[in-house]
Amino acid sequence: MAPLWIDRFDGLRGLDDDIRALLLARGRLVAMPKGTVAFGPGKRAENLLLMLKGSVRVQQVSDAGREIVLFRIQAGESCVLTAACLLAGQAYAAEGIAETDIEAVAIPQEVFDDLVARAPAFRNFVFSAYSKRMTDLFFLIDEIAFQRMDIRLAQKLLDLSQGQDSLRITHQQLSVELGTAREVVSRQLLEFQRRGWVAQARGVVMILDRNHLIHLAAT
Amino acid sequence: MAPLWIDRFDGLRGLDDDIRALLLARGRLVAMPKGTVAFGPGKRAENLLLMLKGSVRVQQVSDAGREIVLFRIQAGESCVLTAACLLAGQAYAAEGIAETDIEAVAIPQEVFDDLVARAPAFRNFVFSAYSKRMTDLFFLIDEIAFQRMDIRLAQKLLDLSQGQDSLRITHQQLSVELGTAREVVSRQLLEFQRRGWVAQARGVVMILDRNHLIHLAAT
DNA sequence: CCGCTTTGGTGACTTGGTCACAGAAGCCGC
DNA sequence: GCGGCTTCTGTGACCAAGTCACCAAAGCGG
Repeated sequence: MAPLWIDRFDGLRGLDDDIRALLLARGRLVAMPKGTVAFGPGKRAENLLLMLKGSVRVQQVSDAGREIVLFRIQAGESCVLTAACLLAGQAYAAEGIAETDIEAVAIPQEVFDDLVARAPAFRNFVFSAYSKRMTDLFFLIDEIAFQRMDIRLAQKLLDLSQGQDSLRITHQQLSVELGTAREVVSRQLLEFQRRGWVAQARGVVMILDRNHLIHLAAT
Repeated sequence: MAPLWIDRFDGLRGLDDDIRALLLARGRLVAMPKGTVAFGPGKRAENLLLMLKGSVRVQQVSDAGREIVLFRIQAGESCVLTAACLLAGQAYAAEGIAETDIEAVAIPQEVFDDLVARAPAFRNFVFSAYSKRMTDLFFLIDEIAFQRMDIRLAQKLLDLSQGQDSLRITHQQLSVELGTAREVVSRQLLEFQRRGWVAQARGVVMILDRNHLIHLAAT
């Protein structure tokens, strides 16, 4: 933590010195192991989280027990969702799960409030993050409502693979990513396999022909 | 406008006198006829809108030309979407259409910023509105991804009817509300009709058996 | 009244989701 | 290594929803 964590956030770099000092003084470093439920229904949040390392998967669990991934909070991003529920005192409808070991800085509610009041740059940081999440959600809604599964699966594989050729994930996990049923994922992957675009092993998908996947994803 | 418009907003009533004065002085009353596109892709927004009368339908238009209704802004609510994009300078991904003649108060960006900085109650108002929209969107995603069409249609009919027995809406418009195809709506309504729950005329759906619809919607 | 547009109805077909179940792959204790 | 678990994947049958092509009826404007 010796190198200032504040500088890892694009939106926080321009803050005045006194504001930076306040953040550094009051922000509390927290670490959680992979798999921790960082927040969720029932857990009252009292902090704004700024992610330093790792990523948190935010997903919705429906009454019927079905799940869908809404978005991820990556290092360098903030959990504005928390921020709003924090100020509004509203219950979460989604849960956040650490996908890796994570480190974050927790900003207590009163400090957050104070910063929003005093630092225009911090305000901008918060509202930008909000705006981005909103537009991401709009895009997600569009995809779920109108896009074909094969295209969405190809996109998701490319997205999750991060350029790697091999991807450790089960069909079940992919179905949660896409908000569909496991069988649907299995069938689509089998079709991709028949076409020679991917190969599979238990819990692993290997990308053999990235170009064809990209082509399908762009349809 | 003589009776103070500020008092129509739950979240604004508690403001200090100087803040109220600022809002009243700088807020500009705007009116638009039914059908106006209040905001949308390409239209740069420079105001926070506080709705006084009427309602605005916010919908997403996909590349393929398909549409889906995301939510509505009713009288007494604010368009926080605008607020964020305003501060973040991000382009809209959705458009807002006046469903009735509307009246609103437009708060210029710099006044909005100033208020967020100075008035804790205003901050709370803004973040609450944000939080509500977010959770609404989560709920919508859940519905689109996992809920059956017949149930969603029943819910939508009850929702739009506002207690009235007759509802002026076409199948096409209902399909946009639900993000599905017109044929699907037609078939479902026909089924409701066969069961004696609704009757139809061109551009009109009449609710004959509200109880059965409620029962289905609650499934 | 006539032609045009909007709205709604319909059948055939494809895609996606559900259900039930089976087989294969890893894991663990012994 | 060997049963006995659990987890993961494959599959067929079936139902729900979306797509496509087209038609018919209802309003509308002249």
